[in-house]
Amino acid sequence: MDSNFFQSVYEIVKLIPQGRITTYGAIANALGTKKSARMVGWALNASNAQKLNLPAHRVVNRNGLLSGKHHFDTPSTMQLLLESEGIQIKKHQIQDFTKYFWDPIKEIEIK
DNA sequence: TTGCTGACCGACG
DNA sequence: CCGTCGGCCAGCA
Repeated sequence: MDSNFFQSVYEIVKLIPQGRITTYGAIANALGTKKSARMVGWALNASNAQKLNLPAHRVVNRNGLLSGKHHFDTPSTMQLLLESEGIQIKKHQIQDFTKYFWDPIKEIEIK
């Protein structure tokens, strides 16, 4: 709420286009605090609890691995959502990760 | 108030 | 190549 950090994370995640993905580190970097990538995940966890309409499934770690899948309603939810958007997933890992990668720092400018 | 943990990342040995 | 550690910020006992 009062934490701009969380709100900034939410705004960026909302802006992730369908069929694209980004990483925790990229979001943190866009916020200017790339070392706080952990907080990005923490923010998403909080957002999940708050039932906000955030495409958290489009956020993965820098390996393209669905590290956050276990935090969804079901571990398979994340993969199914991504696959429904045209993203290929193999062993909980995004294929052509760099091709689908959407860098917020290139699309957004945080004041 | 202090301390530990966490959907991460990068550096170091 | 692999394990370990530090850093960042917020929430909770």
